[in-house]
Amino acid sequence: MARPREFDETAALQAAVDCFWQRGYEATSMRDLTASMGLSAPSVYAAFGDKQALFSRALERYLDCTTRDRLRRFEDSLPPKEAIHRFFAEIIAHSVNDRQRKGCFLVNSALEVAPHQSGLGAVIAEQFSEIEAFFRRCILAAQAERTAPRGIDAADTARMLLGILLGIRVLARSAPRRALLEGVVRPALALLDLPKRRKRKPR
Amino acid sequence: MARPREFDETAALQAAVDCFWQRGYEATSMRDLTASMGLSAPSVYAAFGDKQALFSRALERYLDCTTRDRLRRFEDSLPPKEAIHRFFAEIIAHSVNDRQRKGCFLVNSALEVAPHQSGLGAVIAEQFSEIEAFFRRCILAAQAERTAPRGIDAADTARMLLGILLGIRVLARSAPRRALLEGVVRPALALLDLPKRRKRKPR
DNA sequence: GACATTTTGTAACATACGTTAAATAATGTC
DNA sequence: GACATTATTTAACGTATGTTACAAAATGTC
Repeated sequence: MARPREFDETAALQAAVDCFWQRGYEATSMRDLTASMGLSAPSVYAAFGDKQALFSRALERYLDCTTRDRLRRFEDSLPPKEAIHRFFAEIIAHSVNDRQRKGCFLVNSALEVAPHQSGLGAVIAEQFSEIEAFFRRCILAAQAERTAPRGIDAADTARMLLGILLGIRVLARSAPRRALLEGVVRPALALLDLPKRRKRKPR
Repeated sequence: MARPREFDETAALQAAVDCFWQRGYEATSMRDLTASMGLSAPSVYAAFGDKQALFSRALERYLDCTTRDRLRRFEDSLPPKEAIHRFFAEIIAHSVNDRQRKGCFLVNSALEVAPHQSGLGAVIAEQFSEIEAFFRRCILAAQAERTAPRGIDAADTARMLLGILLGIRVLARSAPRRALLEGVVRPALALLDLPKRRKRKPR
């Protein structure tokens, strides 16, 4: 037939993910990319298309391997309320240990790319919806099993948790201090605690 | 003495703010800037220094005229709890009416620039602290005048509001829907409401 | 082993980038 | 009005950008 590929497409794409993740779309040059991917420019263009298409593939891969994977991991194997707690604990741990301050590729892209390329904007908005839905399902499940109060609105509380998640990601890129990030989360998660049993007041 | 400036430095700087605000640092070229400022390149370099210095001046101006001005406006003339409510109402109104989706220049810069230029990173982190302090002062004042419950931790709640603010700014750049943004805020602001008077249960 | 087909390597394309050299023009002071 | 000083204008600097033409190399089929 024809000459076969000599490189691993997945590994090359992952190298592109790391480039775009760290520096963003504009600040990453095709030469940065080809060097990190270990490929020549024509190979990259043949396999992935132009820079925008490569970015699109890179973001899609990130979402699958990192964002969606995280949602699956927690939702599948943990009680719903603990899933939320551990989710934020993992985000904070990553943020504090993120030596190069890459932050979250999704959030970075939401600010840099979403407003200027509508196709990617839709992908990003959809991913936010998926995270919101994850929170909502967890809250509803926790309410059903009586580990979260039934008095809170699951839809709005899920939206609030999404907002807090994104806020943490922003803060972490300029002030990644654990005390701050945990402070942000604490009052929000406290909303999911059952109200204290009212003590009978002795008189 | 010497030949005087022919242009208005403030107006030129404001034009630079608009450029950087809309497109970010990397995607804005010196030619974009000189064209929008109505100046030749040497005039810009003589008045503001190189691109990084100009960006720095632009961000500083934005913080003074927009961010800090907003904090002052609300804190000086409103009861503390209402200041917080109106603050978020204004952010949401701006986000929903932001046709070109410029978002918040501060937040945009926190993601694009803060991790790669430590000087600006410090400026940005400091501005976040000022916002956090604004929320904290409002909460403490509201608690003192009994319009907010004393049971909540002012420091952490202020951090949470900061996180939510930044989250809204991220969401607004890819999914600026009013229902979503208001949903994010509602449970957080509900934390500041006084607990309902417990009705005596008739039996 | 020649053929068709695809990948690879080298080199280059035109353009855009951030920045500055040099000459000209405009001011206040003497 | 000459002088020193600063602003403006024009043009260019060298380099980096995203992308592609072209030839050489590697495969399965006949």
